[in-house]
Formats: sequence, C-alpha cells, structure tokens
Amino acid sequence: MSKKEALLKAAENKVRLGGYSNFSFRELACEVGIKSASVHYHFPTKADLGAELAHQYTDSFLAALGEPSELKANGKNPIDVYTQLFRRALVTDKKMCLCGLLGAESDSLPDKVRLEVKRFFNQNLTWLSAAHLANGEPNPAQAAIQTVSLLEGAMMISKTLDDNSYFELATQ
Amino acid sequence: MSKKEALLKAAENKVRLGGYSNFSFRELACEVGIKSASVHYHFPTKADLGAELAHQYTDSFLAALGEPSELKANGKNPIDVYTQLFRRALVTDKKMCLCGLLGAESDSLPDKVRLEVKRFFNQNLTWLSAAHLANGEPNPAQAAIQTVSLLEGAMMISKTLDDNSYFELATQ
DNA sequence: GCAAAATTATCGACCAGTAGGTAGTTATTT
DNA sequence: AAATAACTACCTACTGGTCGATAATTTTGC
Repeated sequence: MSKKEALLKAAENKVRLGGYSNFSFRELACEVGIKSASVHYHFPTKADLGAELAHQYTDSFLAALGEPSELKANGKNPIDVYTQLFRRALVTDKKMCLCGLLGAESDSLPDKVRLEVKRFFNQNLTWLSAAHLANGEPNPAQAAIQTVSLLEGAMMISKTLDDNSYFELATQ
Repeated sequence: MSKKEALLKAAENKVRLGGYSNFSFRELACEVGIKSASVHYHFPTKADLGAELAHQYTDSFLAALGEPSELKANGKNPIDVYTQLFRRALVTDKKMCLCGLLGAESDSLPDKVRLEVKRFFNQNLTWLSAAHLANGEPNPAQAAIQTVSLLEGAMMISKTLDDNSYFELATQ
C-alpha cells in the first residue's frame, strides 16, 4: 500500500468515527510514518484529501454492490444485498457510513467535500431506484429514499446506543 | 434571555450545522458579548456545555410532543405529530436534529455528552413505542425504531442534497 | 550510452491562528 | 460578608499551511 493509500485509509477510520474535523495532518502522518509537511505533497489541502476520500468511498461502495439487474438475474434481492453492505459496515467495521456522517455535518464542510457527499447519495438513490424497479415496486423513487434513510438512521442510532439489535429490528 | 441561555442557544445553532467541534468558547462568547474566559463560569468545560445542551434539547423536544395517549384522545395521530416536529426542524430551522448529528459522531464525543445523546434516543423510542401501541400497531418496538430511523435518515439526506422534497417523499 | 533535466517523495523549521483551560482581579448584587 | 458574573492576561497544545532543501528516481536530448 502506498503512503497516499495509507493516508486515505487512516483518514477514513478517523472520519467514520468523528467526522471531518476528527483527523489532522499530523495524526495521519504519524500513523503512516511520515511528517505532516509531506502529507501536503499528496493532498495540497485538507479539503482535497476529504474530497478524494469521499470520492473513492463512493466508487468502492457502488462497485461492491454490482448491478441491480445482474443481482436479480442471479436470483438475489438487490435490496437485501444493499442492506447487507450497511450491516457489514456497522457490524464488521464498527463504524458509521462515511457519507452518512459527512452528510449530517454537510453545512460546515468545504464545498468540494460536500459535492462528493452529494454524489454519494445521488448515485445511491439511482441504484436503489433501479433495484426497486426490478423488484416491481410501484413507486421506486419513494422506496429508494425510504430504504437509504432507514438504513442510515438505523446505523446512527445503533452506534449511539451501542446495540446492533436496533439495526436488525429496523431492517427486519 | 440570560447570558447562559444565550450561550446554549448559540451553541445549538453551531452544533446543528457542523457537530460538536463546530463551536468554540471564543465564538460563543463573541456572539453573546462576553469574553471566552467568562464562558467557563457558566460551563466549567466544553463537555459540560455539550452535555447540558443535549439534555435541554431532549427535554424541550419531548415537551413539545406531549403525551401519546392525550394526542390520541384529541383525535390526532401521534406519529404525524412526531413527524411534524422533525419537519419543522428541517424546514423552519433549516438545521439537522441536534442529537442526530451528535449521535453520528458519538464515538468521538466526551462520555457525558454521549450519555445525553443516548438519553435522547432512549426517550424517543419509549415515546414512539407508546404512540404505535396506541395506534394498534402489532409490533410497537419495531415500528418505533423504524420511525425514528427513517426520519433521522431522511433529514440528513435532505440536508445533504439541499432539497426538502426528499424528506416529504420519504415520510409520505 | 550517457549526462542533464525534470519529477517524485520526503524532510526540518517555521508561521499565524485557534483551541480549551487557568489564575487572579474587579464590580455588582444579595 | 458572600455569591454572582464578568474581566485581563496568560498558558500549553494543536491546527492547516508554507518554505527551501535533499535525496532518489525517471525522463529527455544529444
């Protein structure tokens, strides 16, 4: 893993625990074994790092999902696959969704970071609409926003109350 | 309004826009017209201020709801009343739910603040369970976590995408 | 094939600004 | 006399960011 990748990974862990202000260049640098000045070589500003982090998070999230039509063709319910990805983030990583946390504080985010968080949710809603459409839902757009809202909310509350059974109850 | 009340009000606005780290004693002091050292007279530490803020927020939130049984007796659907309180926070205040934001970053919060955020959600779930029970729901506890999850999530996404119609679609 | 030039990735030293917090003091009110 | 509510001055720690320097590597021109 390159230093740049290591910096993004370290930043992701910090942000998913406490938001955009929960990481500093010094901390990241220390964790990957370089000096804080060197971080600016890879990311000119903190906003650049945050934006690239959210961008990559979105891409790998969507990549992990696959295409709704293909899932359906393989006999899987794409909504279950989507729910499972959230469950893994909560149970395995024991962390919030990166963009769920950044979205909550989006009013105080640098423009380029906020833009990437918007991209995450727009792409998620597009994917979920296609998924619900494939499932024969009468109103796919409404089902899409309801699905992602429920999952982000249930994740946040389960984290807060430190009890994953709330997530299970909400998604059951 | 006393200085202490003014400080809490100013802090609430900041936190609901960008989380716990989005306010400083200096900023608050400046906004209410005192010096930052004087803020420590009212709140010994930042954690004390944050905890008292979340506590009062919870109390006034619950007070604004009233009792589910009374609402029901007055011909109102308590779930609609609950939804309306979230809608007002989003549309009128144009801000996130204080504890929704703090909950997302609860892993990085001081203990006494996190405790107050937990109290908010525990009390909300109790209220909602009673409300759904009064509505004759077969599984009030499940309906409760689903209701608050959907509302917190829809609020966050509407804020992020800067479009309240997502909240309306999700709650319709 | 090789020297010159450019690029990559790091460093130490430093900057101005801000953070939360403390100590001791001064008025005002009870 | 005591409690309240503010003040000035200061502390240490940390923030994102800049500067010029330094090797190591890669690319380019002859």
